[in-house]
Amino acid sequence: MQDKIYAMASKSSRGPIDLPGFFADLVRCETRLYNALNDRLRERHGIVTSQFEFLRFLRDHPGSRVADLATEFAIGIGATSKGIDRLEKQAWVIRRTNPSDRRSSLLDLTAAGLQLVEAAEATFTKALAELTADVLGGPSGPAAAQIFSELRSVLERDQIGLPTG
Amino acid sequence: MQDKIYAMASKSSRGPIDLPGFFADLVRCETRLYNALNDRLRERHGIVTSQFEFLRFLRDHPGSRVADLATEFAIGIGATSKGIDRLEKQAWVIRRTNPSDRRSSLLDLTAAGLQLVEAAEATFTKALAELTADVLGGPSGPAAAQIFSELRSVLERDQIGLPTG
DNA sequence: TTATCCTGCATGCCTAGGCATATAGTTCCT
DNA sequence: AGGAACTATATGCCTAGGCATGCAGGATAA
Repeated sequence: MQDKIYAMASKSSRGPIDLPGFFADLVRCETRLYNALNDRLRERHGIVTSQFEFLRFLRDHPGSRVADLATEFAIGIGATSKGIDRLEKQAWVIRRTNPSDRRSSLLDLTAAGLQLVEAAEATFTKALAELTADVLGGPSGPAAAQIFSELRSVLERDQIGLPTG
Repeated sequence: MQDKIYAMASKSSRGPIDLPGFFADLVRCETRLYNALNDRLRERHGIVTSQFEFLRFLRDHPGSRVADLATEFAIGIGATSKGIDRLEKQAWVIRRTNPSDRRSSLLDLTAAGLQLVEAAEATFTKALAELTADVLGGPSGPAAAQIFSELRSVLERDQIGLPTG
């Protein structure tokens, strides 16, 4: 690239935020962090970030259904079902028939899945700290964290951005 | 979902940030916003957000090469080439042979492409404001914007999270 | 009960991106 | 000049997710 373009975005302005610029920065950060975390998790544990997130969710919410995961991650039911297929094929997750509604299954980690997620979490947390701590550990970090927590709550409350399937 | 899980993430704590929790909030917000923006742009202009971002980049950086786009968006060269193929097929973008290096092309918007991106930008900006202004327009908004601008600069400087291809 | 409607999810088809490779064009050395 | 080494990107194959559909199971009402 001949000339960097983030100079404009990093101007410190008063007045209302440049929302499109903020969103662009956000998406670029998310993409790059996700890619970098993928690399580390893949080389050390043979999984990618999305799989880590599934496993972590199931550790923290045992007995969830496919639809619960789909809502949490704002992806389609079909995609979620296929994602669970892949984890089940590796024997990290088991589907057990929901006794109170036999259309659905209750999902749980296996012992191997639990062990994996614990190991992967250490890698994940360490990598994330290395990648972001310098900036996010600064004085404005908590404010940013608070904002995204709130925004997430609002988006979930209003069911914004859920796919069809 | 039986019980919401973001209660934990929205605790206001002192001390260092819960980075994994922050990252999770970030990714959820990004996913949902991206999905919601996709919906609006698709129904009104027949494009999705990634295409809007390509077009906007080309408007703001005429004569870019494929590799420039790939770096900007932290995606692979191949994917970028295919993305440009699709925009070119719609006659929104033209490749003209780079006179100083005939391996590459210089990319530009057509008149139709320019018209499209201007219209789509209005939709995009309006939708983004509707979706986020309540939260991001608050007092902590500028701090958050500043943090992501800085984080982006650092990630780009260190070339974090670029795909292989 | 039983016919009808509703739900949860598994599956098929389609598209987009990652990675590997192929190829044309460029640079460097001699 | 001639060839080795490098570079930009187009292309093929593979995987993951979106959307539509199918079907088993559950809820509802007569």
